[in-house]
Amino acid sequence: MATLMDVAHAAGVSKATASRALHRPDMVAEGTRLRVREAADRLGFQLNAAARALTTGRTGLVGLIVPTLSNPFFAPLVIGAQQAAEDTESHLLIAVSEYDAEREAALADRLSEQADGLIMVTPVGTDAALRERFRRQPLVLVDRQVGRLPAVVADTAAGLAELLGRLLDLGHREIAYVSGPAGSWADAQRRAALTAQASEAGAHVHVLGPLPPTFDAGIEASRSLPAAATAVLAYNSYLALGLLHGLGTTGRRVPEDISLAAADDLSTLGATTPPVTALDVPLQQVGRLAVTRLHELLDGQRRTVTSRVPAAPVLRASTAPPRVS
Amino acid sequence: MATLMDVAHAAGVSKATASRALHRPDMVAEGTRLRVREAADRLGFQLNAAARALTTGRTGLVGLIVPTLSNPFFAPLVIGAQQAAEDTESHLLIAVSEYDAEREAALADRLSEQADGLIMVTPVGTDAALRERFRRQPLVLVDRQVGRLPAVVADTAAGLAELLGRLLDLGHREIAYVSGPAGSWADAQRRAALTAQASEAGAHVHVLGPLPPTFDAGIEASRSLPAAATAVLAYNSYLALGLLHGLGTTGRRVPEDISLAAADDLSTLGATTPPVTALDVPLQQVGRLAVTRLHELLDGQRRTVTSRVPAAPVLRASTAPPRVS
DNA sequence: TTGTATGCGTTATCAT
DNA sequence: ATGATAACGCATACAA
Repeated sequence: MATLMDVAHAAGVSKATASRALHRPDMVAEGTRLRVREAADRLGFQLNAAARALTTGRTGLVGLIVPTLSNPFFAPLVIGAQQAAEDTESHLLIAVSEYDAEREAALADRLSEQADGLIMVTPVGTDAALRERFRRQPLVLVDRQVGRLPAVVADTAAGLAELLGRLLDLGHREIAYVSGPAGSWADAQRRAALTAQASEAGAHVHVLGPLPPTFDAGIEASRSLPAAATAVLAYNSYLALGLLHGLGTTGRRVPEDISLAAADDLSTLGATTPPVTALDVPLQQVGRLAVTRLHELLDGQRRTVTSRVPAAPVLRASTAPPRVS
Repeated sequence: MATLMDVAHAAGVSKATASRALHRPDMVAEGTRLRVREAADRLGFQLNAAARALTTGRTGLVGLIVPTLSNPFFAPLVIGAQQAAEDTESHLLIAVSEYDAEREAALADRLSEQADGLIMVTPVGTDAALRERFRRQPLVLVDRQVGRLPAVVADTAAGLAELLGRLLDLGHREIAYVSGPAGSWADAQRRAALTAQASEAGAHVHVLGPLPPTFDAGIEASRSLPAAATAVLAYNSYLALGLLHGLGTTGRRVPEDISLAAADDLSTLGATTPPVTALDVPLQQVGRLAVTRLHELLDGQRRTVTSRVPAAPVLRASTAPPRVS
């Protein structure tokens, strides 16, 4: 592989000039810039990332830790992060924690050796550990808020509140919320938002769970819904699909007998019978923003704020006025 | 951050000895090894990856390019690759090509600057381009064979043939195959394997498509199945789910009126009504193997062979003998 | 505008 | 078994 030295030689300039011609175009005469560029192209020159990293102290690598990839929910997050990384000439170093706090910590330790900073979507695990980690390295949290640590969160709580509002408008007063994994930060936010708003409106939210966010758990949940409930909100699409399935097998029709909605929107929700009302969570934007925030952090712009990205309800056929009984 | 020099100083030895104490335990006296280790721990020393890469010529990074993450099908691949990477002290640099050959090439170029080698799962794109890339950098292909390039493939063609065998045993003679994306290497393999085996058994395979591997396309396909077909095989789970749905709405019962099976096995296939017979593709193992192969390549062990991982049918309630009419 | 020289943190070579 | 020292390839402070 050709080195900068080779390029400099071929162009008849010094290493320093060659380096500047490539990275500081305005610090060099137009003519030499062209000659260097030409030589670089001709030799197929590629900058040695390691050497560059050694001098600049930047690797150009962004560490991203997600709990799972088995849930397509996270795909847009990765896509968005990748887009932002491309825009900033950096790359994504990905690791999957499998919802295991210990494993997550180990991965974070290992990634941080190579990456300039970390983006973690870590629904479980303690606040203290994250605080401690932030002390040691640039860190942006996703879908979780810990004190004033930099974070990007999709505001599903607010979105879900809006969704609840629609249900209240339709006339529902007894609503079940099938909650997600134990200890989930996002889930706690949603429960709080829902119960607060319901009591304000003279309605009541029955909380089921915590439950694993799976299809099977949804089926189970469909059997233990409070009899009074005329609508049910699910923590995620899998639970919603399970609920839909479970309700179907026990002869309860959606939405005639009971309305159904989910707090995230996997594409399959639009293709079921009936299509399921859901919350559109702009995770791609969240991913982009997280990378942007991280770079701000690295550049010393101390924007340790939480960015909120709004989530909006997508109304489909699974929600309707309650049965008048 | 403490450097190796600091550690050496603290332990009262030279840089060289400190380095050896950490990486070549057998080249150093037991006593000094302990002192160095202790000093390193005390100072919270972390090896600078860039400096190490600069001298060794190895970054310890493995580039992985996948077509999408929206299909959970690929999740186990990433998990497996990550496991193997952990075992070899390396990391995963991931990029998503979105099934776009041009984008894929650009990503590969960018990743290759930082990674020691690439693992590409690239169902589309030309053989020539891959050959050319392999000339320039260590490369392992996944689920695709190009000449003698190193590759790891899940043998879905053979698995599907086995599945077809079961259907033939059940008495089916007219079988529809709903094929996947145009230009897919794996799909071509499967069509060939199916038609060959069918004609040998005096049966007939009707090929539909190519189709995008989506739920919606599956619904569409359910409307254009040949009337004679008593069983249908789908390129993937999404098509199968769409078919199941589409058949249901048009009043055809599975498996009484028609049998259904898929050539991959997303977990939801086990939870539908009826559960759908499918091919279990051990993608996690494929991921592990791909990383292993890449490391062999990097270590100069020229094992440019194709590794095949068998895929086995999982029989569920969606397949049954054909209706006697 | 351009060149010279130094340092980044590590591994490897060659002595001792 | 250990130490001195030379690379590795690049960016940058300083000189010219």
